[in-house]
Amino acid sequence: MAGNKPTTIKEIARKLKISPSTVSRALNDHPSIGLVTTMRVKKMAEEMAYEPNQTAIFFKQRKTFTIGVILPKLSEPFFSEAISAIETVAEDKKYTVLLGQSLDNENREAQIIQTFKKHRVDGILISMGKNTGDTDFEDILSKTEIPVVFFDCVPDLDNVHKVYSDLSSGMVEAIDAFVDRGHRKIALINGPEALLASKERSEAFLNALAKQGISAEESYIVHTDLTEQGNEEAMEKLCSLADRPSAVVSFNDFVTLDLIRYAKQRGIILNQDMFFISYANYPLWKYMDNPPMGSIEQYPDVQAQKAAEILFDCIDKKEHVATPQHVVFPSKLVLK
Amino acid sequence: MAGNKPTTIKEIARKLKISPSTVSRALNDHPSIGLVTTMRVKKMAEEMAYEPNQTAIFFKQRKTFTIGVILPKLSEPFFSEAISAIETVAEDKKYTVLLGQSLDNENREAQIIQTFKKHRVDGILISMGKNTGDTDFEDILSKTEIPVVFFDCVPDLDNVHKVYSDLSSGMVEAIDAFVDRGHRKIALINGPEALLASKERSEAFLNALAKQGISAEESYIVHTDLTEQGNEEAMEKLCSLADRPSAVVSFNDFVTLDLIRYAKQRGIILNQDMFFISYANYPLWKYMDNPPMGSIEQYPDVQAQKAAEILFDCIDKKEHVATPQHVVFPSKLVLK
DNA sequence: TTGTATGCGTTATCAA
DNA sequence: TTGATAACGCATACAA
Repeated sequence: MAGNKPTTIKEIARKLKISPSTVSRALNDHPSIGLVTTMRVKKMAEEMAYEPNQTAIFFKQRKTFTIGVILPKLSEPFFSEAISAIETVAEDKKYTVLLGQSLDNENREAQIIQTFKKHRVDGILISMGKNTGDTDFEDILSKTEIPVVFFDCVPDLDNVHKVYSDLSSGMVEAIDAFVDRGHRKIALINGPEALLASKERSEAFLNALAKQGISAEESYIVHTDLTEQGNEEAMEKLCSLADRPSAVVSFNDFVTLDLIRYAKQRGIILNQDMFFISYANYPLWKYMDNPPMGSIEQYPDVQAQKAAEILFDCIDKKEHVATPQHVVFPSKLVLK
Repeated sequence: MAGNKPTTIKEIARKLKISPSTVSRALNDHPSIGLVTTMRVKKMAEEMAYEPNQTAIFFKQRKTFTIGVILPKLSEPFFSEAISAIETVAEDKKYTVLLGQSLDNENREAQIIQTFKKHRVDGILISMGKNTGDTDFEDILSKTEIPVVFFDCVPDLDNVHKVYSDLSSGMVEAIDAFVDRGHRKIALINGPEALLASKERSEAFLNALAKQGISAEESYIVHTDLTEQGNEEAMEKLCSLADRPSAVVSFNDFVTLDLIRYAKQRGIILNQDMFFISYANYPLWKYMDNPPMGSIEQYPDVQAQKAAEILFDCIDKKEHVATPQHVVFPSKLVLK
């Protein structure tokens, strides 16, 4: 339970009756130090359970070997997949991840960034909260030298690194799949209007419909605040239309879960009266007896990994990251 | 994209033509510094976008305001719930979370602990990997002064702080529920034998059966390595028995998902030919048309939060943590 | 091959 | 009320 203060280089030096600098060099395999001394030092360090003090090393190297990761909510599958991938990349790079969840709260987000700055992280990965404006980061970014890479929920700015999913490719596949099966009355249950992700879905939806020569019905586009109640209300709106849609693209699988439940309550039979495709492709559908028609995979792990790699390229001052990197992964429809 | 090096106290001092110590004191609202000076300093600090250097502060305070959290895998719902709760507690305490995932690999686990030591975290929370022995941590713990709290997957040691779920209460409820519905042929699909969690399940299973006056059938206890294949093999064993069980308690919900799928393949009808209860109570069942009979909730968020609170009590040197804390949360059957 | 001296940013102690 | 100085642990330029 108890224990002693961490061993320092000085203590090792005193014990060995040599100078601290020799110990330091020996521990770092400096070529100028004799093999014998090096061995003696390493042995003693081992015995005394020496662990280098990273916070002290920072002074010299100007590096903490940490990156900060800011995510809206860790318990969401998308983000837990993402952080899992990021941590793996970081660990392989001998970096440690500092974690912060914004809970979609701008103040909390700003607070976390400040904390990360205090800790002098070598870089920051951010998936923006749903309420954060594009410009909220501009002064934060301009005043700092810390490399930042956005992913998934990214700002609509050109002068930043960002990695995100192209929602439109999956949307085209979804609409095509619906039309192939004879659907013409296709609706969109979108997220909050303020969200960039929602705007993109709207645009993609309209474009995909246009590509099929279907004119968009305004009442077929509804919004949800992503709460259970909001999801049900959105579904309610569609169901109470005189000309009810037969196919729905929804914001994500979680929304769809609620939609399906609500549909069942109203006596609407899934994959018969109404068909669903949503974004996310969470691994839960394969266990359901009657899953929705499909889901659009956005590859959180691939996105996150790529974002982490770009961040490390920034940290390592790789040539190509002098210009802002914009990496887009096409989303992909997976039929169930 | 670019930017300057972080502002230091010295720079503020130079600009204001006062001494660094005055700046330091002003920024920390030291009572001896005049109001005017304090205001001037704070204004300048603001202008120059000063952020205190935590790594430097560490020298004086012997604190990094960080805790390390080691989990097997972040993408597992149990652990993503846990880390979410931990991060929330930490953030409220003005602490930052350093993250490491062991991927159930002992070496990786040891590596992460070493890294955390280098970073001089103020405390460590661990949920042990499935392959880690109880004694593997003993020397690590004895050589350090860093407070450590185990949770969920904890070692069978008395002299450590630990928070875990009592599997037996939920098991008793499960067996009782089965027996109430007329089941006598009850099986257990357990995890790897080496796992403490498995031993506990075995014991709880046998005790709960005994409480109902049912003698345990040896062939009704099988093991899986928790892979999809292992799960199917375990189910296969039970299904090929002459006297097939009608009720199964399984290691966790993920295992049960595979069991149900396999059962369907073999033409076994869920909740008719065979009934399932497992541990975890993941939020996916409520969306299934035909969910298993029940699931045993283990409250990952509550466990994790309690573990975090104990850790902070240790860090704050609260009286009661002088003796090892063992907190047990009863698990609870939730019928579907 | 090894030792000495210095500085990283901050704060506590002592002095003014 | 403020300033000068030392110290935290380590790495390195310079000296020996």
